[in-house]
This record gives sequence, structure tokens and C-alpha cells, in this order.
Amino acid sequence: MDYNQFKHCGLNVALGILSGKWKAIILYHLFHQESMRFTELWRIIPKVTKKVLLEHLKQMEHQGLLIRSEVNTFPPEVYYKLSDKGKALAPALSALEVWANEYAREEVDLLKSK
Amino acid sequence: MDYNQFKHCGLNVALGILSGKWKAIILYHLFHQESMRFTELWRIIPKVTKKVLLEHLKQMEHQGLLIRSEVNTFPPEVYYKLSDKGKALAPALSALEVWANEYAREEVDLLKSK
DNA sequence: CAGTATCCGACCGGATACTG
DNA sequence: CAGTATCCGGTCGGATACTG
Repeated sequence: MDYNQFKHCGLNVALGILSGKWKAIILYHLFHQESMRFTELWRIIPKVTKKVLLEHLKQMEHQGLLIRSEVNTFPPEVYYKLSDKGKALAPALSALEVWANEYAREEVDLLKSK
Repeated sequence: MDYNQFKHCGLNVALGILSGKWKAIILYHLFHQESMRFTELWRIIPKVTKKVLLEHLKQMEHQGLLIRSEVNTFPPEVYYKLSDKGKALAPALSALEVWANEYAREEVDLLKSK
């Protein structure tokens, strides 16, 4: 196995971008649904507050992972979807998922049961 | 691309395990060197304090990513190396690295220059 | 050398109420 | 509906000094 494949700089950046309590679940839903409204995300993610969800979405938007678009009506409609940069995370995220299911089964099952 | 490959539970667990300011760089060095002494790690990682480095190493040991072994002499010698569980992270970590270099070049270069 | 004990500030996530 | 304004407690990383 060639361990020279990764260096810590890029890894640090990637992990930094993915850090945040709700990032995984946000990405998960947007990978499965392609465009969701704010309230839709809010209701589907248990127990996150609007403020925190908004902060996460803003960060991810500024980092170019998400694209935010609003329909200018009243009441407003705002949609979030993955950008190409966000979609490109798929292989890495699924590799992490595979690893967790293979090597951290207990923690995963514990989390599922909650 | 099949986005059903990953679910958020495993992803959450994996990201949780990898969260911590110095995790990336610790893993990086241990992937490249197979067994390092505490002080060796401490000197090679810029600006981390002993306490924090120790906390990170302890966590990673408890999560089964690292194996700690001590030679009972005075002064003590303690070695850290990757376990199989830790080594199995390689594909996922290098996928993250690849993504960062491809899609987050600016941040990576910025980090490198520091 | 490796590890522990204190103390501290900054940041992060959360609760609640309010607004265009 | 989507977003903002405050306030708050806990956790995380860091500085420093000490110990087996």
C-alpha cells in the first residue's frame, strides 16, 4: 500500500471543511435529494436549531460545497443543492462510510439506535 | 454516480473519530514512519503542546487507531504506531486529500505556506 | 522521557425571541 | 418561510509548572 498518496495539508483542509456537528447529515440528504428547501432540511434533521443549521449552510455555501438560490416571493423560498465541488466529495465520503462500517461497527450501531 | 453508497451514521462516526486539530498530521507521520516515540512526534509537529498531543494520542489509542507500547526503562520509551484499523483509513484519507488538492487548492496552498 | 495538574480564553452548538 | 439578535454553557486547545 502506498502511503505517500496523502499529505496532511490537503487532509487538514478537507477535515476542516467537513467539521461541524451536522455536516454529515446535511451532505447525506443533499446527495439523496438534489435541492431542498431550508425548512425541509430543518425538519428532516432532528434537533438542530435554525441558527446552527443556517450557520452550517452558510459555511458550506461560502466554501463552495453548496449552491443557495432564492425565489423572491413572500414568504420566501430558498433552495440548497450540491455544487460540483460538493458532489466531488462522494468517493471520499463513501470511503469513510465503508471504513466506519467495517472497523467501527459498534459506534455506528450505537449511533443508529439513537 | 451512486450516491446511495454512503449513509450519514458511518460518516458521522468516521468524522468524529478524525476530529481534533492534530489528527491529520499525526496520522500522516505514522503512515510514513511506522512507529514513533512520543518526543519524536512532539518535535515534528509544530506548536502542539505535550498535553494536547497526549490527549489526541490517548483518544486515538482508545478508538483503536493506534497501538501504544512502552519499554520499561528509565527514562521511559514509548512508541506509537498504527493498528490495522488505523491503516485501513488510508484509502479514505487519500480520497480526501485528492479531493482537497483538486477542489480546494487555494486553502491547501495557503496552509502549506504557513 | 513521558506524563500529569491547573488554569484560562476562544469557539461552538443550543435556547429563545424577534423580523422582513 | 427564512433569517437575525442575544445570551449561555460546555468543550477544546493552549500555557505553564510539576513528577515518576
